[in-house]
Amino acid sequence: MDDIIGNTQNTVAPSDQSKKKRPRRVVRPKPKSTQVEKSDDIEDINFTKDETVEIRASLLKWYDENQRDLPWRRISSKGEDEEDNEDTEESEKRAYAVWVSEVMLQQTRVQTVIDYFNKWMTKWPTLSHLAQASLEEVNEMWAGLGYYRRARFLLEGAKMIVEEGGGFPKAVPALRKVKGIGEYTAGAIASIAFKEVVPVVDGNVVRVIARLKAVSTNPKEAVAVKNTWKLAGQLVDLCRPGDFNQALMELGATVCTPSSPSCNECPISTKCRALLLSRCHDSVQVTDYPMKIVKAKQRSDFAAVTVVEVLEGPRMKDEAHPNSKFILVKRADKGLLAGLWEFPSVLLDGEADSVTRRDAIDHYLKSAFDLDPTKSCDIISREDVGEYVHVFTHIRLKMYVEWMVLHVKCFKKLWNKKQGEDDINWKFVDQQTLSCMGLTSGVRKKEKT
DNA sequence: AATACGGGGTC
DNA sequence: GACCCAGTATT
Repeated sequence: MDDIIGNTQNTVAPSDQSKKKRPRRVVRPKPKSTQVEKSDDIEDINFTKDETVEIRASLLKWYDENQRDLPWRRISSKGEDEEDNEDTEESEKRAYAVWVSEVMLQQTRVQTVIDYFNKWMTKWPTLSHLAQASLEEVNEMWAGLGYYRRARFLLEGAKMIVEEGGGFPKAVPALRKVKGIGEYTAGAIASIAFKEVVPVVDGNVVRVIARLKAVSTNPKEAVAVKNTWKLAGQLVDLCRPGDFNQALMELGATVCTPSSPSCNECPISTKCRALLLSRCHDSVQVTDYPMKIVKAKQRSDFAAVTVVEVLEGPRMKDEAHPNSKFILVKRADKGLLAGLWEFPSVLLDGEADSVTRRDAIDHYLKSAFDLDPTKSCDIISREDVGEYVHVFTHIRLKMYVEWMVLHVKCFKKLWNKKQGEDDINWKFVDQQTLSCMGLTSGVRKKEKT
């Protein structure tokens, strides 16, 4: 059982490439120097058996001594190495915790996830608890974490697994069937929770492997991705796949970092080709790997936002209005920030002056709330409070914010309308409630009174 | 193969 | 301000 590394490609002959049709050795951007020898056909890159053995041992040893104490690592059982006598319930609980943590960790830093994970697990300690939650609850819990689709998938997945009654999926193909579980997350759950010998490839692994092998091609390209998975599959430890995978990622997160790696602290630096090259050539740096990717420029959006503060009682002159309420509107359940609550807002065509913005807002309030701010229907005040820029991955959103204070009798019809109906996509909330909905939090900060 | 999808740390 | 993160689904 010495080498189940699963491939014999270490000795692949150069001529082997000819069987692949893909146009290859096309121009590919290289970092700076061209006189450095490169492993330039990524499909031919492999770890030798010796490298594999040493990397596994060094990395696991390093991990045993240096791993961070993270909440989802505490769930995993200690002494159940004695085979499968662990009861199903315990195993399911661990898988659930790993699942939640892995989904939260998608594109999200460990530090950010910790608090959310603890809160989540307190509220929904097991799969069946989660399966009984509502989307509304789940969204609220997720507020501020980003990529809200993840929360919805988690909920839908929990319902699905519980309904099917077959227990938690254990193998990668079964896990992949669950919405929101992709190749990475499937590998993580299978290896960490169920000890399946499968690799994982995330941003950390891409970087570590690109450096180990000094791969200078675009890591996003399909061929490169495929090869990184292959290499990760060669490395993964057969006895402790979950620990090994976490070790590789943790190395990338704490030692082999994007911009200033601590190579002197790296347990596998002697196996690192990027480091070797950087020592031989002044023109090469470890951080040249992996190749930098140019990102698409984000588009610019503009929105007019209005904070509508509603007073029930008489206005108290120059005082805070502790009993006032605010209108919140629910976004569409598809697309950006799906199903989340925000202040009434309208998308604009572009930059807009104050008049144009108010026109847009007026029109919106009229159609959505049958409220006409142009008639002086007890509007107590209305003022521009500033401009805000919120940056998403792909959008730069400029918000023009105005603040409107008006009396409840401005829209009696709405006030009297029964809340809690399903089709309702807006609500009044008080100041307290407002503090738990994240997101357009930038706007909410304005309210300091 | 490219794009949609958040938010926050870090340099 | 740019980069990038324990990615996935959709186009």
